[in-house]
Amino acid sequence: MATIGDVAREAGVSRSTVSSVLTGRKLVTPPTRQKIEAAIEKLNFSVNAGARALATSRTMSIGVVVRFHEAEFSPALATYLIDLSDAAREYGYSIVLLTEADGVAAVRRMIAGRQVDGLILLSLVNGDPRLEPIASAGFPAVLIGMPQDTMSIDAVDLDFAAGARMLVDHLVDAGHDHATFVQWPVELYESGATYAVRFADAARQRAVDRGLHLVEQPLPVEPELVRRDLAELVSDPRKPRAMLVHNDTAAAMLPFVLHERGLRIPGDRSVVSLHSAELAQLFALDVTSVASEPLAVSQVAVELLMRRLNAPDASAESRLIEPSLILRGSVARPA
Amino acid sequence: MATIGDVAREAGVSRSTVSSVLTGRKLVTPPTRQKIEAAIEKLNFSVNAGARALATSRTMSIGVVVRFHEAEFSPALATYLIDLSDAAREYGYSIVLLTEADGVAAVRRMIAGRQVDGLILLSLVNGDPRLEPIASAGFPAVLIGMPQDTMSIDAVDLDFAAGARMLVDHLVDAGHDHATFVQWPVELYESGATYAVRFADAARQRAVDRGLHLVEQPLPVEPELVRRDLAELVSDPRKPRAMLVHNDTAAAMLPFVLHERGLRIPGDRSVVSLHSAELAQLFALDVTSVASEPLAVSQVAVELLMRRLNAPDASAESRLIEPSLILRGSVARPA
DNA sequence: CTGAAAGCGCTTACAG
DNA sequence: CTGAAAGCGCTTACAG
Repeated sequence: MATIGDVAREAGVSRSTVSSVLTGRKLVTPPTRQKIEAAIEKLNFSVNAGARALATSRTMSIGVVVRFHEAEFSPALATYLIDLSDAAREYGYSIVLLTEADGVAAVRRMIAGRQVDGLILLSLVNGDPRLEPIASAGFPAVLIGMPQDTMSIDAVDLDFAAGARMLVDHLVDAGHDHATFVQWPVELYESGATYAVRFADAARQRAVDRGLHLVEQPLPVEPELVRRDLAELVSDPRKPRAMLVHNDTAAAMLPFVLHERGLRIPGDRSVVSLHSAELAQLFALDVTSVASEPLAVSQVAVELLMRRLNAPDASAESRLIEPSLILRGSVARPA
Repeated sequence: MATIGDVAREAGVSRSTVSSVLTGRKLVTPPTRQKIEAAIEKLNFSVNAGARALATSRTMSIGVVVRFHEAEFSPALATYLIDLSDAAREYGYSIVLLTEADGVAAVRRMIAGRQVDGLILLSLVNGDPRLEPIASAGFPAVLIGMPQDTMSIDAVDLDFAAGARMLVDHLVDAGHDHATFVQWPVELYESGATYAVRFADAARQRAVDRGLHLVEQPLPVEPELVRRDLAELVSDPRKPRAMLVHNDTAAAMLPFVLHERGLRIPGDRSVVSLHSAELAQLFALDVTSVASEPLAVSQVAVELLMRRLNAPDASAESRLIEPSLILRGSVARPA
């Protein structure tokens, strides 16, 4: 409740001098500074964010636009939110959650009302309608996800294509020439979820290049059906011994399903996967996989936004985070 | 970028008249109102949140203080954040994420700086250090969780004690006189996580009252060890046939572990559980269980905070959400 | 190095 | 019903 005026009075200086030590934009003699700092401490003063925002026309907050896909694995979301918040705080920014169903409306509102200095968008799809208002207003924003057309908006994501290639290579290098590609529900690909599409496209291409025959197996949305389909899949002796998994629910269930049937990894099935870090930790998934790096992605997203805020006219940057392959011995040479 | 002055000029009225239609606190004649609304539309005007906050000393935002326990299941967190954000938006409020490791510091900062109108705290433990600064400042806040001592702060949570009693009753009513109580890691109880403690205390008490012998089985934090312990548990013929589960990782793994051993629910094991809604959905858990109601809890939390903001001196309210038992036929009479 | 003054974009009594 | 004026708590040129 104390204001800058109270602090100034307590310290026996003017309000602008207090402001100088607050912003750090002007040099203040050490004794004066100390008096002011003591007064701040004594009055338990903290600057009023709204007033500062009004004076500087910077809100020091970032809007994070979340939106839901039925078919998506949401636990990863919590991780991104926390990591973004932590990264933003490093720069003195806080995160405002924008969760309304109509993400486009939220984006428009933020741009018109300047309630945030910039936006970070999650759950991107190709042709995402949220991009247009951002692009045409030139509003500072960063995409987490890599749509085919970023409309000159900064973007960052894990390099899902590189990840797919690593996993394909790993299977091929071990001598496999057939593999089941366990996929997300078709709805996710149809929605244009960028990570799913990029992974799948790269996996197919690499498989062709390396002579791996890929049997595509999209899975249903409903978990109980996922389980059923996986069970059928591993029970069918005509199916390949190698499995390339890009589907979090399937990744979590597969070890159980295999174990149920008395099948061992890697003795009976060679498995590689790309799944969310959150899931991996929760279920101690121990297959060779590409790490999803939510922290790195979040940090780069915030960095890119900070750069944009300081240089509104810089040319757009798209950054792919190099994935790394975590070897866990889940791939064996085919018999 | 348009200001209230631009709108006033465009509409040919004064700024205060524009403000009147913006706030809705004064009657404006329909023709004037329409002129103003047209101008707002034309200029794509939206009120500057910071300026309004400064003038009204209301920020229209709520801080949500999240903190992490190693042993906790975080997917539920995303659900709460989304549900809180949606509920807050109904009242025109937005959610600011406060994730720093030192929750107490975050709370103090918010109280001193008035960056938010109120706080909602998640992941509460008994003796939570975040309560003291709130209580002594009389700052509007709501706890999601029910510590033994709420320090006269409004609080809401699922009635975990009632949930535990329902589950115990359900086993007893089916004729069971022994049950394994599959628990969270001991660390969680030791940290004082209020939901874990309340559930366990009530389960024990009800078991005594109804003559159910409860064999307590706390599980490790690490998922792979959880799986190992569960496997041992269900393989041991001396263990009870009935299982009362309060541990999300275990709830997710148990069906697989049982299936692995050729054990059926409810033929071989009767299972009841209280686990997060998020988990239930993700893994299609189909055991009789108490629903965790994150949406209801979030909505009441926001309601309580709104009430508090409008009546700062009202006496504190603690609200328990009545749980409901979802019957899924996972309990049979013992042979 | 420090201070007086203007201004950021709103709202809210208070006159008219 | 409408408008002029003051004020919310800051920051920032600009003087001194």
